[in-house]
Order: sequence, then C-alpha cells, then structure tokens
Amino acid sequence: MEFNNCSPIYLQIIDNIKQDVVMGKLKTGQKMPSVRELAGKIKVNPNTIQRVYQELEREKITFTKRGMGTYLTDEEKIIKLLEEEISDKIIQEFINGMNKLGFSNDKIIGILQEYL
Amino acid sequence: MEFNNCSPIYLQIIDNIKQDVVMGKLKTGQKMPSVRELAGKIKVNPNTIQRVYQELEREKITFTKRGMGTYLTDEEKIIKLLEEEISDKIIQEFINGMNKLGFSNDKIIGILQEYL
Amino acid sequence: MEFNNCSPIYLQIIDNIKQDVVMGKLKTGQKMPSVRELAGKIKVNPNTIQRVYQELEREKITFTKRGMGTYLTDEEKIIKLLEEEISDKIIQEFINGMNKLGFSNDKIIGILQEYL
Amino acid sequence: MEFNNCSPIYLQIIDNIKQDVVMGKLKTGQKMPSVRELAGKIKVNPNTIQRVYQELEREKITFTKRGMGTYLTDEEKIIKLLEEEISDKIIQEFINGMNKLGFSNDKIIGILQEYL
DNA sequence: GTGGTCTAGACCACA
DNA sequence: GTGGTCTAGACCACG
Repeated sequence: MEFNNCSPIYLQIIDNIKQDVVMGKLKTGQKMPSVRELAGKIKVNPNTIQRVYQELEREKITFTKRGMGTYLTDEEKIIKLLEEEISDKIIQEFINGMNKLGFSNDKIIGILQEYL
Repeated sequence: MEFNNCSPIYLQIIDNIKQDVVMGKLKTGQKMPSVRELAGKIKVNPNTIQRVYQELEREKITFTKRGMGTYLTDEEKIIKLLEEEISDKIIQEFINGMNKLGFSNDKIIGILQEYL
Repeated sequence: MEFNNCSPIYLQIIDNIKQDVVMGKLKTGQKMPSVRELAGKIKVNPNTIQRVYQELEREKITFTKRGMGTYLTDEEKIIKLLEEEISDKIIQEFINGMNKLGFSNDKIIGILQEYL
Repeated sequence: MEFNNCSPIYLQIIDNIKQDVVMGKLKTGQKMPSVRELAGKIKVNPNTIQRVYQELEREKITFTKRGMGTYLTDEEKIIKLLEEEISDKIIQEFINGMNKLGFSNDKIIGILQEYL
C-alpha cells in the first residue's frame, strides 16, 4: 500500500476501508483482520492500525468482541449513512471545483451530460 | 498562500494561475507581476516562480516581451483550451471517485441532479 | 462473576454477600454454601472463600457450627448494623463526589429531588 | 498524581480535568499546560497526554491553536453540559446503589436528609 | 516552542 | 490468539 503526505496514514487507511465497505468488498458483520495482521500486510505499525480500528469503532462502523477480534457492523443504517457521507464528499468537492471555475449549478449538469 | 506536500509547489502555483485565468480574475493580454514581485507576494523562492512562468510559456498561456515582462496570452483559443483542460480534470476526478464507489455513469447524473 | 483490580477479590466477594444479606436475598440463620461449593460456583480459589468466611465471622455476620457448615447470623441487630454500614458507605461516597464538584450539603438534597 | 488499575490512566486524567473545569479550578478560555509540560508534571508519557487532549477536543471541551497550544473552550454551553454529565453520573451511581439495597426512590431522600 | 503522527516494543485482560 | 494501554523516542508543520 502506498501513502501520500497530504493526510496522516491512519486517515488514509480509514478512507480505504470505508470505500471497501461502500463498494461491498467488505461485507456487513464480517470479521476484520486482526490489528497485527493488517499492520503486517500493509507494512505499518500495529499502533497505527489500532488507531484506525478505534476511530472506526467510534463511528460505529466496526464493533469489537473482547479477545475475539474486530467486526464490521451489520447495521444497514450505518452502512447507508457511510455511503452518503462518502459520495456527498466527492460530489461537494466536484461542485466546489466547478463553481470556482465560474459554472453555475445549472450549467454543471449540462457539462457533465455532454462529457459522458 | 498555503501549499500541501502532495505535489511540488510550482505545480500548485500554476494551477492557481490557470484557475484565475479561467475565472477571469486575470484578463487576456494583461501583464503578469514580475518574478520577484510574485515571489515576494506569496513568499516563495524566485526560482520557483521562474519555473512557473517558464512552464506557462511552454503551454502558450503566457508570452514574454524582452525587457518588458510576462503577459497573459490574448488568444481566446488558448483560454478556451485551458478552460476545457481544467474542467475536464475536475470532471474526470469526480467520475473516477463515483465509479470507485460502484456507481455507473448512468446513475451519476441522477445522483447529481438529486443533490442539487 | 466479574472482578476488577481496584480491590482484592476477597473484599469484592464480601461486599457482594453483605449486599445480598441487606437485600434479603440471603436470609437470617440460613446455611451458607460450603467453601468448595461457593469457590466452584464463582470460579475462585477455595482459599479466597476461606478468607471471605473468616472475615465475615470476625464481623459476626456469620458463625460456624463445627462439622455443620457456615451460617448467617440470626441476630437482627447485626443485620441492622450491616445495613447502616453499607448505606452509609454509599451515601458518604455520593456526598464526597458532590462536594468535590462544589455543591454544598444544602444544595445536594435539592439537586437530588430535582433529579428524581 | 496517583492512578488506579480500574480504568486507563488517560481516562482518569480526563476525569480529573473535567472535574477541575466544573469546579472552576480551570477557567473558560484558559490555556492548558502543553503536552510535554503536563506529562512531566504528572509523570506520564507525553503520548498519554496527547490522547487526553485529543479526547477532550473531540468532546469540544478544549480547542487547539496550531503551534500555540491547547485552550479550554469558552462556550458556556459546553461547560454547562459537562457539569450535568458529571453530576448526573454521580447521582445515578448513588441511586443505583441505594436501589440495590432495596430502598425505593421515595425513601432515598429521607435517608439522605437524616444523614446530613 | 506547540500539537500531531508514527514506530518500536512492552505488558495486560479476555477467550 | 485478540484488542487496549502505555512508554520511549523520533520527525513533522506551524507560529
């Protein structure tokens, strides 16, 4: 896995996991790799993964069974929210960029349709 | 002006200038600030600005009059191309992001319309 | 049964038994389980239970009949004292906590009434 | 500063700080000691304090000026909420304890008044 | 100087 | 084995 310097590694890992969840690569209720396993796989310190899982748990995207491991939530509502959160971020970034270029919201859709 | 570590500073400055051109903040044919002036204004090494102007000239976005300074091109065609280049970049990034989330091109427009 | 690390396990067991006595779950004069039985039930070393019973007997809460086992006292006075001891501990802890927060004793009752 | 083993050190520090805020020992808007300073003072690793401040910031109890330090919030609303959170926790624990002993809510106030 | 991130390595409780 | 906490020490960007 490759990381850039724009944002902390742990945030990049979080975003990747969220994306995998939304795309269905990771399925609801599924067991996540252990802290050490994932750390070894992507060549990162276990503490970093620990922080990733901690953050994901705070956002209710994962839950933890003591001594058993970390699991993806099986609440569809959370997944739904996550999907909206991520796509909204992308859409907002797009609209902002186009607005900066001087395109009104009305024109944006036209341009997009033309592009596709 | 703020810079991030993802891409070289000179590229970030170039993008900013291009954006200003497209938005009309900088007008065709207008004289650009001198290397030293711009360098001082955004607190950057003059060599960096030198490289910025060099690159802009290579792309025909600016031209230099010996001893007079650097000027924005007044060829509308160039501006037009520039506008397309930038907006295409934004659009492409948007489409890529949505595709990664599993949305087909057909769905993207629907989602965007709903969002606006 | 779950234990924490703040105080020795035997003290935690004693507190639980005292609570059961006060609540009437254990009735005056009743035979207590044998050391081995209780140790097995709550998965604790018999020596720990031995110490529990020893301590309870020292406080006159239980007495032993040689060869017959351990029994809860049937002296109401002891039970009464026990009840006061436990509730006083809880109340004192509560008052201390509220005092630390800057509430005078006068205010505490008002706050409690409001809460209930 | 002394810590027990019941809960993580960082949580105990957080609770202490919250208590100081509620009691007015720390005043709104005030600068908190730096990570390293506090770490040295209470003989704890800077990372632990880092986590403390991070958690407090997440709860909006502190905010951070980059390169300047960590500051207590000056929003009275947050402080008010904090005060309620802490006192509610203490009160709830008290009521639970008394209920376990078989005292109804009605009786609790009477007992408390008698005690004081 | 500040907070923020990261690595390395350790110990703990739980199952 | 698992996650959770903690220490030690390092480097970074910001002001």
